Amino acid sequence: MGKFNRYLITAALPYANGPVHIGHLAGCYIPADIYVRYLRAKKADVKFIGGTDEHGVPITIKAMKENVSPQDIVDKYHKIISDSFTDMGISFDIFSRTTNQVHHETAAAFFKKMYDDGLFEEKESEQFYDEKAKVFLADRYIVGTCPKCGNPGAYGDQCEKCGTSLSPDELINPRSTLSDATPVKKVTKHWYMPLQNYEPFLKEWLLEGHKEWKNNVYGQCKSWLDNGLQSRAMTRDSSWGVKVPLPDAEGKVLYVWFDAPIGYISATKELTPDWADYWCKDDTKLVHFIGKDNIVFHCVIFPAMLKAHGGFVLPENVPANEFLNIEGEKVSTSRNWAVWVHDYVKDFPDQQDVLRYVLCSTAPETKDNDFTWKDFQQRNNSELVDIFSNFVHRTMVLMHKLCGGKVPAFHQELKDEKDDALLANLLASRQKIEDSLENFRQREALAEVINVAREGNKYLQEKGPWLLAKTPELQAQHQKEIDNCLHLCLQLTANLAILINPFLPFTAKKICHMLKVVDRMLEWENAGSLKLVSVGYSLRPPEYLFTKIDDAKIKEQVDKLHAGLIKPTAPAATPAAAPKEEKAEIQYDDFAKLDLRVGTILSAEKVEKADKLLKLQVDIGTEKRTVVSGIAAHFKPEEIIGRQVTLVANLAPRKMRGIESQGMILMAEDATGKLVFVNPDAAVAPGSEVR
RNA sequence: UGCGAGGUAGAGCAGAGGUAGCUCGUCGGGCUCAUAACCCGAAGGUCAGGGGUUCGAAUCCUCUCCUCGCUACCA
Repeated sequence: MGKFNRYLITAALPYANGPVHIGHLAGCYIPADIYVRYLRAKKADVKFIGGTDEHGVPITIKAMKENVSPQDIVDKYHKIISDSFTDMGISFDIFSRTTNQVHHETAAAFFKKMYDDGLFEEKESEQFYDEKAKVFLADRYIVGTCPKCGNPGAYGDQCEKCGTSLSPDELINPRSTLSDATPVKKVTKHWYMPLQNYEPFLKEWLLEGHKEWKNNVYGQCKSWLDNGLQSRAMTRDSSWGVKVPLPDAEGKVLYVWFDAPIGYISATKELTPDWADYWCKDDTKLVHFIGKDNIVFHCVIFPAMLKAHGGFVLPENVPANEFLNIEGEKVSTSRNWAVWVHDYVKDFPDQQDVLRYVLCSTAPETKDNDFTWKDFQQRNNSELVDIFSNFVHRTMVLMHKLCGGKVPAFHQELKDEKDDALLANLLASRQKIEDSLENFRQREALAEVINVAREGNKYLQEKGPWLLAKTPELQAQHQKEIDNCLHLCLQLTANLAILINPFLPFTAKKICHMLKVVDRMLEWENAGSLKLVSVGYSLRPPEYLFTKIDDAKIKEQVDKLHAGLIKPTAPAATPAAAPKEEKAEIQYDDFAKLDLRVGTILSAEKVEKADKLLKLQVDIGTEKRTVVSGIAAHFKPEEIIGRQVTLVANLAPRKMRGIESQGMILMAEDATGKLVFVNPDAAVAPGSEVR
């Protein structure tokens, strides 16, 4: 670790227009957390910085569409995101937000210093403008007919049907996605950063100085620098963001990619008055954890900004991960093809470490990887349960059975080569784990920890203390050998807690509890010690660190994933309702008025001229009902045929779009606005009553 | 389109000139303190594909295919 006396670790600021999913965790937050926990265990001076990125056009547009303020949007998602991280044990020293006062001041001052130093170019250009919504439009927010293939839904930057990249000028019949207005061109002024001026510096610092960076990161940066940089606008026309701190800049804000990385600095300021030690002293090691989509901003643009401003350290490494797919398909938030962290925490309570384990061992360190629930189950059952947890458990059980529940003594005179080998292997593993962690090969490091448990199992097996205790006479004769074996197994268990701690902190704590040791034992310097638990100390009864996950639980998750999928043809989901107030108390008689029946969907079709409505035929045993249901945004007609649903059968008929709806289907809606059917747990006869 | 990264057993990875290996899974056997660990054995790969260099190529050169990212206004 050598020349660095303190560490500043950042994890990409998630954009506050949606919750976080497991791809975010695998790509960025878990790797960062593992690294940070390792450094803390080494008693390094380290600060772990995070927060939400809350500016930018997509948030204003989401707000406009949901008819709320941008602040409402970011408040809502900051909370959801922040809770998800807390629940998963992502141990930020601060989790801030870019709408904070400190950040606005810091970002504005950063810009102003660069402005005063004459580092910006002022340029005027023509941009498309929506006169109805009174906003400038990014290419993406202009749609029209593709000149190549005639697709009427082509975007201003690209036609997704034929793949042609376009400019808004080429679109036939262009309109704004925000208001349907025809965009007009309007002149606007912005401040540009001439990145080309920093090319020599970047080439030397990065291409010459950081050849050790990961292939994917280095190659991408080299490509940018080889192709030459250009001036890039650092401001935007918007009312939402950090105001440009200049007199003639009404309606201008800092470009989010300018302000967001400065958020790391602001958050550090907020965290500690010593923030400048971490940002300005050469003996600080700054490491940015990000996903691969962010490489250029963290490796080229932000370092150029830091250099331009002056006085800041530059990142020492940017170990960007690739992407995690889910069940063979890219994560898509708009199609809801994702495993949301807040859902996982609810569905798998107290099993954060299982997800941490799986996401680390299948982390996309060198290429995109695939997350499957089957793999999740298998890794839990055969690695965490069978190897890791089982070693700890059998050690504890045997200690209670054969050593009276106390840590047995170690009798030096009986030490053999197997005992020596166990220690030698432990020390070698510790070294390997350190090397791997310091070089950002976390999969390898974690596999080595499991390997230590495997060695433990092997050792226990070879010693076979249970064989030495077949009869009371035998046991009395061999008690010292039994003691030695279990003494070492217990010390190894304590070592496992230390080694697994950066990866699975909840598990490390559980082991400490069982062994009745304090959390300070987890300090890294204790790894390899055989004096972690004291002889004669009585320990707690064994408990399972992990338990098997059965097929049904896995199927549930796979079904949930598919059920939640929104087909691309469907319009975006309706805005999520705020958690509803509890309704007033009712009497049983009120409830008894409802006639709830289980039915089976026989057919389903879209209702003409209605985005959200499906017309369903539902078999409720005695008759077939026509029901109009507002679920078209969530389900394709063909995928719900044959499903069982719960129907309010005695609701007064009502006409919608000219069709009489004879009942209502019960749906559950979560915080993100996603709908799922309320179903019987197992299939029952159509018409069964629900009480 | 251009550029970058990647493509090795069912899954996750290692190997960077000497004839393919590790972990998990699968199958068979032994053993059993334990949520079936550990031991022994087996099956499973034209190393994305074609061409070339070489005594010898997963590895070097070349072309092609596939996946993902970037391509500067999608945060």
